[in-house]
Amino acid sequence: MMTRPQPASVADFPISRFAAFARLSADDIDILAAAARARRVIASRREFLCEGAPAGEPLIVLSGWAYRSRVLRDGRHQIFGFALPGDLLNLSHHGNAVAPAAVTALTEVQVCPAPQPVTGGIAAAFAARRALEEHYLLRQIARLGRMTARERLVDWLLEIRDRLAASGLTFGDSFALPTTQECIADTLGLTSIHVNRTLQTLRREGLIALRGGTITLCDPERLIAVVDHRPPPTPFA
Amino acid sequence: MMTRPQPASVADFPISRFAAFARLSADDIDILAAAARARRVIASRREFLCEGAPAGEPLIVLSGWAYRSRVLRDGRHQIFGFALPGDLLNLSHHGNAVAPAAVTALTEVQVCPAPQPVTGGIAAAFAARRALEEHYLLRQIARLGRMTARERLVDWLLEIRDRLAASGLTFGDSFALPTTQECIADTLGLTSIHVNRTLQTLRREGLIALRGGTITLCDPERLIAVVDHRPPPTPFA
DNA sequence: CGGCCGTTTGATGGAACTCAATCTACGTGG
DNA sequence: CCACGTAGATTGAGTTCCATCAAACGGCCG
Repeated sequence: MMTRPQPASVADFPISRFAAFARLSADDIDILAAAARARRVIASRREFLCEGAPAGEPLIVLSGWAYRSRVLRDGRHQIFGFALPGDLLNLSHHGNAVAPAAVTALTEVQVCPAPQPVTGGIAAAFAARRALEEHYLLRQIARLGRMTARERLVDWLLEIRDRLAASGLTFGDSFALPTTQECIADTLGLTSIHVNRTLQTLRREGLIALRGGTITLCDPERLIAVVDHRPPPTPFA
Repeated sequence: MMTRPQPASVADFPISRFAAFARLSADDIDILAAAARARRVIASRREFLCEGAPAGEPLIVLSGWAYRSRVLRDGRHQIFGFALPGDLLNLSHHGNAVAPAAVTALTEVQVCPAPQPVTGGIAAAFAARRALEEHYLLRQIARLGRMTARERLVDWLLEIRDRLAASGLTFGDSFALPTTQECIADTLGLTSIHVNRTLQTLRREGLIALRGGTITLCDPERLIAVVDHRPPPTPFA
């Protein structure tokens, strides 16, 4: 269980991305790096946090994609958002918290418990992440409430690109997209059939290219023009 | 500015509703009651927090309705949720926070700054409120993404009823509903015309009654059957 | 009284859903 | 190596829910 302490490196990118949201001391970074050594691997497709169950401690996602979702009585399924490397889960943890949504691993996922107690720079980073988390939920509401299928898709793709880029997980305008079309549909409040047709249209227009789990945003300018895209709030604006 | 200290009373219901989310000591309640004396009155229709502006300190809503919203480039309008008496605003406040949404007074609103620093039982209450706030955002996402107009309306009415009831602001199954139908439409991702027709249907079915800004849920049982309604998470379950 | 805001009603159109079937890629076991 | 099964992507036809456009109605206030 105990491994020999290694020099903490900001090159451990999910940690560094998390860390990017506050000015962390060398000690803070050591604490995070130490926490990351206690990583746990979760198999793809596994629902590892259940809605209504006592929410556990806060977790840092080190690699992979997970999603938060809820299922309605009759089987309708809504995905609230994704947790990408550097994101936190169970962020609103407190005394008698129960999980407000299920969390499922979309790919294989590595997580580690966030260091306890939360103090100093790490507390500041927590607060900043909480605010960012809220920003994404509000954006999701605006997408679902007031955008067309085409706009929802483009806005969502731009959000994912920006978030992955912050962890160094993009390659130019390309990035891995491990979601099925049905998964995208459950996120955007559409049917998988309509997601398919909308993606086809974007492809035919030369706005995106899709091959083997990798998407390329061929024309970011025109994509941004499709929606009211604002860059996410930067930590030290 | 300074008023003579009065004995703190839990009968000051918005404070007591806020307080209901953690076990507060007598001192905590005194602190809250003192904070409530510095109340500020905001006129109806006034946008008193602007999206993108530096978010101020956390505020407690003492009376009235406010809503958080965002406007898209082309004028489309989305309301994220309402702040009712006992709710908090600017809850995800931190160092360099900017407001992720505008906040507008729907009715005349009274707010007071939350006591600083946030410690002890009040900190616990803050954490619980944050979790509840997240719960409402997730519910709003599920409504917009996966419910029909009828379901959205009923689910939203039930949510508002429960929240007002927690502050003692309901009278049996009736409560004041100061929103215009357009406001409801902007909340539920519909047009005001369709909100109107859907309300008419619910009326004709004897499920609700609407008179002079007051709504009555005539048949809560059948309303609950319309949607997958779960009671909100209780503080000390 | 007249203008305004919000509600109500009607007619029409379109975006997205449903149902149904085919196609492809991929893994698995005979 | 090929038959088979499955998961996901794709395409087509028909339908529904909700938006749009247009107009009338009611209450309220200056």
